[in-house]
Amino acid sequence: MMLQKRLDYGFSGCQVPAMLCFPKSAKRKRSARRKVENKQLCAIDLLATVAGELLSERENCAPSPQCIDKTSGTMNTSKASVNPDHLCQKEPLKIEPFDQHSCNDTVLGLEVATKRQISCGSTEHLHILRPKDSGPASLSVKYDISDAIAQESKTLNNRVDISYSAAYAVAGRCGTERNLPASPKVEGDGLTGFQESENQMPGNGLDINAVSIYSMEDSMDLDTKPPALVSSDSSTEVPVCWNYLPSNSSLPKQECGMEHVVDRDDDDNSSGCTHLSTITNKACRPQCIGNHQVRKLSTLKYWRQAPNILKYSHFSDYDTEKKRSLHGKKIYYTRQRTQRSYCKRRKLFEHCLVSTSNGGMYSGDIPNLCEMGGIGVEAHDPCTAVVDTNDASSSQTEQSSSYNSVKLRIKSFMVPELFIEIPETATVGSLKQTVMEAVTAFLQGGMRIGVLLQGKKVRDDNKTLRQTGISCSDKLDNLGFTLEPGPAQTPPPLTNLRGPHFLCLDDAVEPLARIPPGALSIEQEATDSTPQAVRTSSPVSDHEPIHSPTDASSLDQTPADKLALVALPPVSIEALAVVPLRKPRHPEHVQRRIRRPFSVAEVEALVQAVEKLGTGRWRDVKLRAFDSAKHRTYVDLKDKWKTLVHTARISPQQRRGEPVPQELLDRVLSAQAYWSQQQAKLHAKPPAAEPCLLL
DNA sequence: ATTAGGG
DNA sequence: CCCTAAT
Repeated sequence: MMLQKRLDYGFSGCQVPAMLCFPKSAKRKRSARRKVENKQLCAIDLLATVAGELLSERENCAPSPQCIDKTSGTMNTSKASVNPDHLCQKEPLKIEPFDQHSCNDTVLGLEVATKRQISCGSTEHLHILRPKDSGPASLSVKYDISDAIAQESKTLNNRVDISYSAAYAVAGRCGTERNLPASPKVEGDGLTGFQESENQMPGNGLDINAVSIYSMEDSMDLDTKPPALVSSDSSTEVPVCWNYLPSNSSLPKQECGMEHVVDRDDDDNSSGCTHLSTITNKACRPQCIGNHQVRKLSTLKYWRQAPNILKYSHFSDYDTEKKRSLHGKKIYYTRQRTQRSYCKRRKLFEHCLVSTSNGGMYSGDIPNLCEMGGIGVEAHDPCTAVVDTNDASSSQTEQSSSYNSVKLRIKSFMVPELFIEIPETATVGSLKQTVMEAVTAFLQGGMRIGVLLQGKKVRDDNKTLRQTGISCSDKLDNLGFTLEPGPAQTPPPLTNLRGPHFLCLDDAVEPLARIPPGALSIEQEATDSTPQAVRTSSPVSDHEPIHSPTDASSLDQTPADKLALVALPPVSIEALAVVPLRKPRHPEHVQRRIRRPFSVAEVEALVQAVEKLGTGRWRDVKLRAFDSAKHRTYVDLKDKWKTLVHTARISPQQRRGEPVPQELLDRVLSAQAYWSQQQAKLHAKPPAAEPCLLL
């Protein structure tokens, strides 16, 4: 009666286009910036263009391909000079815009880190660090990206098609695309990130392109150490600062728009701005973004992304801002966590330092990223693959005397199936919002990547590509990548792959992905390995996303979350470091569970069970009514009952959240009274047969 | 592992 | 929801 008729939408997997990120330069390192500027421009322009395009397609944001560096006030000129056509895929954006914070580049001293976000769905930010002189990006870039992805990936239950767009795209633009040498990283531990996943989901479904969803998991893992770059060369130790920290105060106000890529150093609140679209400080802020979720996400992201900041005093402001932005009702997922974690994080951030080995410097320029809209994975004949001679870290080279590069192009990631329940009367906008929330929640726990070879999941992370067969061009055609929610676990440290130069941060594993509150539920495709992923019709059934078992079990492994920072020898041109931006987590500080408000249906089930069983048998209540809802513990039920009783006793005006039908509240009071009385009786007398209320 | 309560 | 204490 009180339940509205709902529509269930299920879409399995979303195609997520790769997104580009704008480079952002550090304010404090102007000189450094200058050095890289030239190179950056190219990339930036391209990126800006792309981004602008993507943005332009988004409903609420007027894209402006430029960002301004607030801090420095300098502009990275990025007039969108690049032809958008080169972008990989401009697919219609069907869902929400990605958050502006997504793209940032940081230039530190000599090092520039270019962050590139790979598709929204992935939620991951990858940092690509290149030696300043490395020249045009090349295959190595791609390789690094893939590598990074692989590293981070665990088992994905869903298939993801990945295309490395950004880097690639830029390269193409620059005309260097094909010329770049590939870095040799193929053998040995080199590719560790592959895991098999058994089933894949069909890729059909809703296309959520360019949705930017970030895992909220929290960036909060404060515990974890911030990512650090280490370079072999001790000569230079540079603290890494990601400029994301938003601080309001210092940000200049700019107009949205239009002209530059933002480079703010410390302050950007938003980030880097990112979204081309907007951009004033204000613009960058959450307000600009249409939905709460997005805002929230963005905020979180910042935190996450701004792992290492040494001298930023903006925290307080930022924090405030963050809270403000998160204040909305709908932002329940992480708010608490965020607030709570704040201090810890801050600490962590402060500690992060990056040292470059070799004293190398990395320029953040993204020299040549060019991505064409290739579809799927592009396989290249190994024989023709370029072996990067430059790159070489001797060790790597030695190990695999003959490395053949594997070129991969990931067009998009397939995200897991989502199930959404929404009233028929809901608006399209709310549907979008719901999807956004679902995706957000879905990603909250982090993302992992799975590799599919000819439809089969490649589980052994330790196998080399060669061993796996991925190096074979014919097989590459059938190579796919999947994204799956859940703690990103990292396979063996990248260190092995990259050699000494490569460092991984030690992060704790992220908590499992949680499901969004409300009626929203996300499920991954069930696989044999993931039995949990079963959908139930019961209101209380657990729609929680399932984590791939494999991953979950291997917590001890290096979490994918760990940020892998790679310091490349300045000299090694090809080496690119791809660093997924994730916040590290410490095991001890466990992420707070996502808030998942009880739906009316759940309340109904709870009330019914309590009426029958009483108020002191929460375990039984759980078993009886919420057995399939794994995310509802008996403690949760007990707590919910407590709140229901409270809710029933207060005036309707004081109630918050989804209104609970009065009828149910009346039953709550009735049952509460009844069982309280029974309990009193029991205390007075020896236990007798248990009475049952109503029934 | 549960239950009860405070936070 | 979390955390604790007491079972």
